Amino acid sequence: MVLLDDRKKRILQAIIDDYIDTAEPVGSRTIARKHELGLSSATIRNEMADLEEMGYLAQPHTSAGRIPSDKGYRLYVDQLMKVHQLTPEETESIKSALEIKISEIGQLIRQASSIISRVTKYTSMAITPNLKKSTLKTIQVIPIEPGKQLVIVVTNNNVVRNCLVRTPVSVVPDYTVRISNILNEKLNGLTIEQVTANLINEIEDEIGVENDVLMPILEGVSDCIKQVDSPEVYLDGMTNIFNFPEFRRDIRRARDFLNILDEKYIMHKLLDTRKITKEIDIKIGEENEFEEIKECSLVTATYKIGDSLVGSLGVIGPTRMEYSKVVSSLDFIRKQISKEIRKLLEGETRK
Amino acid sequence: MVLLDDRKKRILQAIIDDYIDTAEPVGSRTIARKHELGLSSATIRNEMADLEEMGYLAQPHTSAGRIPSDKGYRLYVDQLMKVHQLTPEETESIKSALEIKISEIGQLIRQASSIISRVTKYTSMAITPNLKKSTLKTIQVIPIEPGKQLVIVVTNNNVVRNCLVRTPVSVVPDYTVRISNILNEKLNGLTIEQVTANLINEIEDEIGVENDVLMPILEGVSDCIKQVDSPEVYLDGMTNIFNFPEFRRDIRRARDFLNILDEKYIMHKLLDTRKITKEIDIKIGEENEFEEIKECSLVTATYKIGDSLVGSLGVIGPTRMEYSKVVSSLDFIRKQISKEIRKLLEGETRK
DNA sequence: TGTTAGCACTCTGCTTTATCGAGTGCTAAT
DNA sequence: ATTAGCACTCGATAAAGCAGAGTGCTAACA
Repeated sequence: MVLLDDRKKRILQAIIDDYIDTAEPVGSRTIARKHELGLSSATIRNEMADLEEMGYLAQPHTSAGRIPSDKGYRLYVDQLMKVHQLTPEETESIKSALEIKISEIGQLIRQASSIISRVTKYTSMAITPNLKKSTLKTIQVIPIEPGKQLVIVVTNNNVVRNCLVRTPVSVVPDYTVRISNILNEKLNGLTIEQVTANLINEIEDEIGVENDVLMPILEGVSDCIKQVDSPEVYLDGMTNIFNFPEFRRDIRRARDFLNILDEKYIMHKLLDTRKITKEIDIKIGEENEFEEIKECSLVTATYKIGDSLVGSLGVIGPTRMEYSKVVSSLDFIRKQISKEIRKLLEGETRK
Repeated sequence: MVLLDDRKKRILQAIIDDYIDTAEPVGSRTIARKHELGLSSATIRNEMADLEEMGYLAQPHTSAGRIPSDKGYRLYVDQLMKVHQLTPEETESIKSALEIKISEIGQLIRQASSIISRVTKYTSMAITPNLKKSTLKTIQVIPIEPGKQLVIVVTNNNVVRNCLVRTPVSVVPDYTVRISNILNEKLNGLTIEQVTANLINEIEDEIGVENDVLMPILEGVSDCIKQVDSPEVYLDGMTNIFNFPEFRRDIRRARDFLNILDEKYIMHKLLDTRKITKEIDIKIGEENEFEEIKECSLVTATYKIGDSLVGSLGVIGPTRMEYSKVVSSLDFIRKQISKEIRKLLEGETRK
């Protein structure tokens, strides 16, 4: 690949900056006027022709200005754009939003998603961390009333799930204590993924004399485990897309966009932490896997606590996105989330 | 008010039926052709002029057909429309959708919302029942690890909430049992709304020797109570509006519509069961409280179990709505929900 | 007296045509 | 290498023309 000389880069940067700002194809005159490059429009015109030939720009039609191509954006985010500084108000509002509700990890993430869409003005999405590697800390069966027991499971990251089960009426309270003890003994310290259906069956076989009591309780346990193991997706600011002319002009695009956000499994895939290797990952247009968002860009950030606890959140919008601002915001909130989760686990007193 | 003679009613019905179907202003010829009224278009034309003068119809402009006014729709839903029969497939799919996941009341409602939007093809919304009148059945404090206790609250409708709290490390497990007992003694049988901040404070004063332990736990309790007391709203099929030409033509309308769905407090108000007196309630266009949906209709159904447990769900869409089908669907699901919740409480074995 | 056929008139939506202007690419001069 | 100048392109917008659906009115009819 031919390298771009410095001047071409500066011009490309100016064009993209402008296009991100206006959503209109940008012409040579505009660049010559707005940005102080000390060049005439004719020179810029020539350079633009070059840049187009190299694939960084495209022309909607002859006699229109240029718009960046995906390749252009790629170069832009990799080398050209300048780092955006969040205002003190922005950092402050992010911080305080995350400090309020710290009783549960899911709430924290939901809150993070909400604040990120407010700060960036795009649509945000977040997924709760994958907890397959977390371990079981406490399992408890509590009698609620004759014939109803509450099964409670707590993991080492203090994620709590519960499940109400029915048992024969005859169960005496003491018995639940015994079962709790056995379950703790058997399962404590195991990771979520280690507790397979098989393992549950084994336990059932082993102590399965009074089967009609144990069975529903074990079912309750595996139900809780399943709950722990199903990450939740939060979405915010979906209607923000109506702020962008590219969506406003073309209702079909708006609809497709919103439809895809409705598809839970796609959201899961987009935020799948196994696929995101970098702390901040940017997917531009065609780089996206799903047809319906090939005219959008997706910026995702992963947060990480220790080795096992990783999750991600991101922003989706038109390829003409304020990458710079989005990246800074996500990076900041990423760190902030890690910090807050640590607090949550270590056990700071709540605010 | 002048009463409509039978023929006028039949014509009005035909017009509205047609308009609901096509979304196009309907002319006299169309009615004469499609519906077998044994009248010429000229006669119908005269009648239409009358109906317009009476306020049941409106004309977008001279030389266009007529469209129903809100008043027209009102008459239609009150007297004219014929009862819609759900197909066996529809009733079956509703039933089975509600039978699968019956471990928690919230899930049931969420599921109901989802299925109703699928059946009706409109946007659906549902709110979990108001639980102010439910009573506390069990309160339990479980030690998780030194310095961390789990507070669990269960109501008589088997709604479970929990909250993790930090306490000084020194707490011995036995102590949590003692506190659980005291809390049960004090709070058991009280309704959610009876447990005020004052009451909590009283308890704190009464047994508040080791304040630094008791306080966080009591806070946890009131946190749980607060959770029980905050109904959740579920939304589904938001993007269904893109199926309707009135929204597709006018992107602003689509945006306003979606924006309003984003406002949690408005959703709460729309579904507020105190305001909905009838089992099936229809609000047409201007009858709606909120400016932004004055061109929409809202059909809500309330479900009820015993005296205290009431909630509602509904459908929102263009005033040109298939009222007949929506009403039948909602009525059916309404009854189905009541039935399932009863099951849930009575304690049938799960499927 | 209620119904209907006929007709002139209205108004929208669509297509066609004309015009404007932003922006380009090329050439020739600096 | 840069730039001024110019002819050319093409979309966007406005104006004009046309077709069709629907109305209201009048007059004839049963």
